Amino acid sequence: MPYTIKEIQKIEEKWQNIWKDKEIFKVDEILDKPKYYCLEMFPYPSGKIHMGHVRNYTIADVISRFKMAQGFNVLHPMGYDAFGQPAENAAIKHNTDPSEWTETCIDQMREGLKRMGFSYDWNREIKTCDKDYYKWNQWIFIKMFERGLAYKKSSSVNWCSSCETTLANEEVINGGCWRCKTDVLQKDLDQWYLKITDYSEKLLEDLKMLEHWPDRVVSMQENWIGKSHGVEIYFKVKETNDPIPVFTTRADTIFGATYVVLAPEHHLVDKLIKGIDNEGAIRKFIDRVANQSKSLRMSGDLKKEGMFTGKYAINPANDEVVPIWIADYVLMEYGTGAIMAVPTHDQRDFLFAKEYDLPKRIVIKDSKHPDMKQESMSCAYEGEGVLVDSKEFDGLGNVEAIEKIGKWFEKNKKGKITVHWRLRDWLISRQRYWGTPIPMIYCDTCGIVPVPEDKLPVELPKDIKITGEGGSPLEKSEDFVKVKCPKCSKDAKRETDTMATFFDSSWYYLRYCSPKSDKVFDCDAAQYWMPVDQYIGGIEHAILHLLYSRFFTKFLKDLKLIDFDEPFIKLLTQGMVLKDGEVMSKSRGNTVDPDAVISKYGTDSLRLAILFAAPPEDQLEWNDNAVDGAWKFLNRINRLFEDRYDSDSSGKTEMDKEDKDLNFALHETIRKVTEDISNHKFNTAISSIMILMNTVDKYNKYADPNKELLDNVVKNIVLMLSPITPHLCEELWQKMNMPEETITKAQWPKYDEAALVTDSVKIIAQVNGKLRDRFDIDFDAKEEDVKKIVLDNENIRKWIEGKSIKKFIYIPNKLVNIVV
RNA sequence: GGGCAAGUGGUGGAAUGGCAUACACGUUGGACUUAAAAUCCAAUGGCCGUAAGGUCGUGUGGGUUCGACUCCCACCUUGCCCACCA
Repeated sequence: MPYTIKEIQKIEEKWQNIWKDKEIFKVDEILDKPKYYCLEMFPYPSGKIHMGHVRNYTIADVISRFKMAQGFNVLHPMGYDAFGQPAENAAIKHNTDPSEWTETCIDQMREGLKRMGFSYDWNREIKTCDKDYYKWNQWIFIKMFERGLAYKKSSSVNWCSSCETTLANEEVINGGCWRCKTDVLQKDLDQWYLKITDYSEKLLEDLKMLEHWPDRVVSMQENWIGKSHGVEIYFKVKETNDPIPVFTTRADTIFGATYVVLAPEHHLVDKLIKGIDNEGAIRKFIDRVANQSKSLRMSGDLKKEGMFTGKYAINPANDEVVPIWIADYVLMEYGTGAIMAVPTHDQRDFLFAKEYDLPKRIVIKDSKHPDMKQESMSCAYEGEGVLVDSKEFDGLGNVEAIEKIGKWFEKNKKGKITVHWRLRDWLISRQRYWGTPIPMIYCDTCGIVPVPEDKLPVELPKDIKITGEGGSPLEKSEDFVKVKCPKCSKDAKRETDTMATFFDSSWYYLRYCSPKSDKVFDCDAAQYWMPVDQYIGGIEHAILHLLYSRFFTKFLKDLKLIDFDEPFIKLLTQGMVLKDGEVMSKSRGNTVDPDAVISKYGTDSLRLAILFAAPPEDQLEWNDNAVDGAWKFLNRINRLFEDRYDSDSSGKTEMDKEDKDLNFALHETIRKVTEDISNHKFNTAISSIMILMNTVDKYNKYADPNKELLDNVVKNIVLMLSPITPHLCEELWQKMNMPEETITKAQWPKYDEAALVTDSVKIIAQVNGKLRDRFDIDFDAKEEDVKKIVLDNENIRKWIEGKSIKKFIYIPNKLVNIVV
């Protein structure tokens, strides 16, 4: 009898309770068992779980359960990235406490996760807003401070006027706030930074170790770190002798430099323009650029603007005198904030020179266009070639010249070979309430003093009304701000900024190893579980979260708390869930509520449908029909299970041809499903099981049934499906009276090599590459025997009659191809 | 502008040098039923053909190969990421 939805829901609830009561998924460090750490990116608790969570966590659950069945001691934890702005916004809107709002959301989310039947060790649940967690944020921060990796700097920061907070460079997307898309302004503030740039080289180098990461994530990180090799060349101001170092990756074009450009914010600008005729106009220009919102300044094809300073620079390569300009296309944040301009061989310089009628000089000749003239160029030539007009370097290939000229500069002390990075230090200060307080104290006598370890955590004060207006909310609590200096005991002030939440999520995977430890984490537990064997999450975290986590791991290794370099061995980035071609989101109003699907079809159907619909890395177009299909399939399994006793027991002692074929299909399926799940190809694993079931149906129709064999087939189907649809499989397993208390304790099936040995094999026959017939031949048959069979065949003769055979290709056990 | 990924039936997708469209959804027809649902059976890329069968066909154009959805070159389209990075 097919199940009703009520019965399915009862079954699902029953097994979820059994797993909980028997603590099936509770794990400890068992030294004589191989460990496996399966981790998914923990959610921000915004309320109910959505389809993206369902997909992410179902993939992780299948991997975890599969590894358990294969005999691994599997750590599979869950927690909440609970600090952050939405809680604060909700608090303002509903006039509540952010912690209350967050706890409510966490409870809702936990309930949703439990309903999915995921195999979490709930004893290890963590919330980053617990003081037992954020205490260790503060501890890590102080360790960084002690080693000079956390420092304070007054600087122009990205400021979102809508969220009233500073943003990291990484949080500025196309010049707008990553959250609300408001144009980001520049504002000067005293801010805490983490010196991630100290680890640039290691963060780049160790990417090579990450063979099991998607290529595109590795290349995104590479681009973000942005190492470029070049030469810093020391130009000088002719009038004052002030040095102007410029950075270039194209030292080969130095003899084509016809002017120098400074960023508007460059420190020399003030001195250069003081007292000159058009000083006022230049200052106006600089102000205008400074106030230009980043989104405008960065929007691609903006016309380059600049002004002449009236001063000149000396090119150290040939002592030539060139004009010094100020222009908006040179950025203070990169390189030295000054460039040498080579209009003939750099497109940006070319456009600028054209606009302001500056001179050009060709110094690289392209062999394909030997008569290239600087007067008639329509764009810069950025390709390879041979140097001309470059003194003793004439005739060199430009690639070779980059190295030789760099060395010449070093030898003559007119420059140095150097490296520049795109990666910048990480701004972590937030003028927000709902985050980890930065554990620092300002004392007029002692300066900046960290809170002593035994005084941690610095707890978030509760007496603050969050209004969302201006400045840091913590400043409003007098009890919080007023403090005695830990060194001299005089009156002092607390830091009122909180940490960016990316700090919280940069080490949570270590806390899971020993969530209740009274240290940052237990080193033995971390040593046992880490690194994470499989990490699963969205591509949107490809840069920030993963880079910061890698940075923290390297730092903690330097503290000698751990002894590995990389936290995540394998990474799977699952695709987004779409509806009608668009990403599912609340703002678009195209979400499908997992709860509604579960109420109609049950958890197992939802899990099966989402895995079968697409490979995990691909985008998934949501379709309600898919769950309907999954539901039908589960009932088909149940029917198959019940039907196997219907046939009369034949008391067979030996396997006949049909039995052997079915047995072959069974073992071939075990082989294929094991391989597919190992490679995260869940969709084809499921289709293989479907094919096996179709085979059983045919067998039941035509063959003299072998009850023992059928039992074995059904048992293995249930085992293979158990990571995917665990509830129904538990139910059937129990009905089969198997020895294990639950199917989670059963071993993953192994295929029998002997069952896969066949004496005959089907091959195809092609004539000129076109399929003409199929043959059953002996396994590993000799070429001459096959040739005879094929050439004697009527169907084949039809195609080769009267033509001469040029070639006879034979691929054993696969095909023959006759070329005529 | 740069980098990466992808493009296959009505739909989701399978095949990574060797039978294109597995598996599933949907659709159509049939069985069962008073009826419906469920279930079962059959058909399901285009064109020609009563059929057997033939022929074309994996974004476009070329190439390599006995053989190409798969490898190489060029182009088109879509998506994602980066973007005045010297």
